[in-house]
Amino acid sequence: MENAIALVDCNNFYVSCERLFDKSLQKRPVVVLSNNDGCIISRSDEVKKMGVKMAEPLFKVKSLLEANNTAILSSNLEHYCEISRQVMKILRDDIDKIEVYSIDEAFLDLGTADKVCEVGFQLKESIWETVGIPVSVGIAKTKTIAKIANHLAKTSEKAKGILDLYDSRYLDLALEKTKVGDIWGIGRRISKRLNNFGIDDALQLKNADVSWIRKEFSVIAGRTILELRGIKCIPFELTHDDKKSIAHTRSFSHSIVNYYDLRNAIIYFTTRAVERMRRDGLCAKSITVFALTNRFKPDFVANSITYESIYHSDLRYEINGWALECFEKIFQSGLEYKKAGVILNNLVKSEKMTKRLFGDERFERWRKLEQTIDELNFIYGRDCVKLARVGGLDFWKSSHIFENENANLPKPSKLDGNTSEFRRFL
DNA sequence: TCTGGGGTCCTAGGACCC
DNA sequence: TCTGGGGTCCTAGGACCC
Repeated sequence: MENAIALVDCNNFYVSCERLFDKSLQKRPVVVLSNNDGCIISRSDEVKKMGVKMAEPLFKVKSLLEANNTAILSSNLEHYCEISRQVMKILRDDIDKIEVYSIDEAFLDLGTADKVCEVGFQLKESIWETVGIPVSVGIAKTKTIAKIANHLAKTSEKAKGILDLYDSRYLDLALEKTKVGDIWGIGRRISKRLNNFGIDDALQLKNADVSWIRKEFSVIAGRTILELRGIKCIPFELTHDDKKSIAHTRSFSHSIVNYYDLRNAIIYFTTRAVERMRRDGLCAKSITVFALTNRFKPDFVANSITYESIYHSDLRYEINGWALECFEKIFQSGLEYKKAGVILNNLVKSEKMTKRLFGDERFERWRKLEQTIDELNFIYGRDCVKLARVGGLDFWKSSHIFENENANLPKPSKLDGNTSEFRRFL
């Protein structure tokens, strides 16, 4: 007998979190906004009923929301992460095999236990009573169907938040009700093309010819068909692999035209990305830098470049140097940039690699250097020291940011020794 | 002027996810 | 006027090799 897979998914997660902090939001429609307060990324049921779509730009629906007394909130990711940890802990305490899939959902391997529905119900109750977050549970033989079950559990009145499609005679009915675009792994483009072939719902896709779909679309679409037939193709992943890339990207509230403004943005993005990379003990083999104009305008320009380094590195000054070289290559004057970013690719475990490349003695010096930078960060503040990482002391001294914003700080004579240390490494 | 065939590796870009 | 951010995986096609 096949193991049953459950998908536990928090309802309107960010909104539910906000309602935990502020009870007065319980009775009001609520939306939570994206980073720049540009888009709506979480909606309460009331807002969904108004017809407001996921990722809809706020300006398009602002008057509608206000007319309905909607609470419009900026996001607070740290809080949501904390709530998420509490939810996952409850699942972990009860279930051995759990795969945390995202901040608000987890797959559970329920084994071959009968009464899987009861298990799901208990988990739902326990999360509601302990944390105060409403969740829905979908149960099936495969992850793809569990996703569908979960979606129906959320929307159907009868289901009351739990739907078991493991061995259900309603399976095909459920599939028939599901549009291809709502299937996990079938996005907007593919679903449109499927529609052109007359395939509109999940049942039709399930009965389609696998080899034809594989050839006409992709292996992923073919895999999805098998999953819909109850054949497990997407494995259960108990542990997370190390990240393969780390990105820091932002949209600008105003267009950037000036060379130095964009350059400083790239430096900042790189610093943030490298910080996270080092925190995870990883190093990068390549770096991508991109800068985009407004993608909603017809003369949209996307400039990007990937710089393949000679060897893996987690040396900050090196990576910052590459980022700037990339920037020089893609910057085009006369363009109005609306978004830019830095992506570190091909990440591997850091220490081992560096040790191998440097040898023990050099590695030890390198480690001390990095420690010194951490100390300097502490003394002078991140935003000051990040400039030193880029081009060494010369850049720091010549930087107008340093002069303007941090002029009251003492000049770090301590760094002098370290820049020459930097040079020796080069 | 004619202009192999098969294999590997790499990368940019597409598509998808939450 | 205003349009998110951080990821993963696949694939077509170019470069290169014998």
